[in-house]
Amino acid sequence: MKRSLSRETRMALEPRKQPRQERSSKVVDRILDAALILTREQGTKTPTTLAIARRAGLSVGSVYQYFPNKEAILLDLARRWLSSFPEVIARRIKVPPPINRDEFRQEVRKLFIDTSRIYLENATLMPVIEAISGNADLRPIQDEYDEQIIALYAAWLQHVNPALEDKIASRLGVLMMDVGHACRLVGLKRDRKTYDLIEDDVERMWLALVSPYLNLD
Amino acid sequence: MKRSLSRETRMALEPRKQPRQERSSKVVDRILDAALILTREQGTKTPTTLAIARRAGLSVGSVYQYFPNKEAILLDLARRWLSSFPEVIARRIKVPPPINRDEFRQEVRKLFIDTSRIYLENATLMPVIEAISGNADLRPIQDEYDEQIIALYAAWLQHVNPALEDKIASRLGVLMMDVGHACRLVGLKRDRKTYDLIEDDVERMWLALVSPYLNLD
DNA sequence: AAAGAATGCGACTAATTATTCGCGTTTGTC
DNA sequence: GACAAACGCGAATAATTAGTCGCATTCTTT
Repeated sequence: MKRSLSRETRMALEPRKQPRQERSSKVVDRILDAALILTREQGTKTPTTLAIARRAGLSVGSVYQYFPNKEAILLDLARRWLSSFPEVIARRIKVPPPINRDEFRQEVRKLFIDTSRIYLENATLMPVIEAISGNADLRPIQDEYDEQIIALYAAWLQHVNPALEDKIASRLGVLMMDVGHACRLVGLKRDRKTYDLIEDDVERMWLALVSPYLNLD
Repeated sequence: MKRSLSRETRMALEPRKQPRQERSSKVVDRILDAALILTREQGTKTPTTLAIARRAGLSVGSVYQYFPNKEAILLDLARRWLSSFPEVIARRIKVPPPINRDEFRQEVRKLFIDTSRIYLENATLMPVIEAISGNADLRPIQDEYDEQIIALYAAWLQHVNPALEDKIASRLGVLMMDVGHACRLVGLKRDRKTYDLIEDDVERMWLALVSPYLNLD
């Protein structure tokens, strides 16, 4: 076990090599699929390399052909999710800022709907996201993404209301992110109808959260 | 490592023996203190038995005199926290239900303040609570407590508005708990002033969440 | 079809860590 | 101060798992 080594080198999490032949890119897919299925089956616990290999019908050795370590597999699964947040929020900052209360509300609603879609589209990934949060090695990486997302939420708030202080914007940003995340995780574990009800709940809460600071009362 | 054994027997988590002599009850305290400090130092990662023993100035053997396994130590730390929630909510159900809008709001506020106090009083325990959430073995136990707390939040909602449907009450209960928890964890990691601001934020969100269902608009 | 590159394999290594057990030491009791 | 019970110790055990390496197989190219 060269555990300590990989910890020291601050983890290369990039794929180890690009697949050159067709069979091997199928192998990469099989590994990712297996990791996803196992993570979903086991709740929060991250699957072992052996379990992933067996589930994919491969040997451990093959797994390490394409991934430098176990963490890289989970991270690869999560990457699309992790990166779509910044994209979506950034897009909502590009539009011209609202000029009256009705438009304010509309902007909140749009951001709300866009972020909600990310959750719906990545519903099957949620166990992976939860597993990453619970994994001591991967947590810091997620935290970095979170920082970014918070900063973007804050930037959005200041886009909507340029007079908003940095400190307040960043506090509200954290809460928007965390409240949205917590509630939507609950929603995705229930049926679609309940998810939609919870979405309404979240929207009310978001509005209540930001209203005093965006003069929406 | 009799790991699988302890997993099979579905974990006896009770203290293994009561200290009979004075020195040993001090030892138990030292173990708990060490576990708390280490958990705080290491963020979410649960400390190893060896680390706990060393930090407490003891040998592993001594740790196992009083705790059947590692999990029991963390659970012992968290026990007061885990049990104070049900107590506090239950107490808020015992009072006569509100009869007008102003009293409704007052009741929300009281529950809000009481639950906030639990967080403030147990601020140092929060890393342990987070570690428990991230630990595959302890998570189920916390989930049981959570079920209980959700049921009590739901009961409180129906106490305040007896006409509220079970399903709605339980959905709102989950969200009250999760939103409160997520935001307060954020708050406790910041300074006291920010914590208070976040408390205001949470209160607004709680009110926005339940208002449509308690005729508070 | 032959060579060489890419891929696949899995026994093996080694790190980590939970838990036990038998023995020496301390404490309370008479 | 003698005896038993309680306590404390830590080397040893054993389970789990990440990651490696050299050999075997399959593919691509000519």
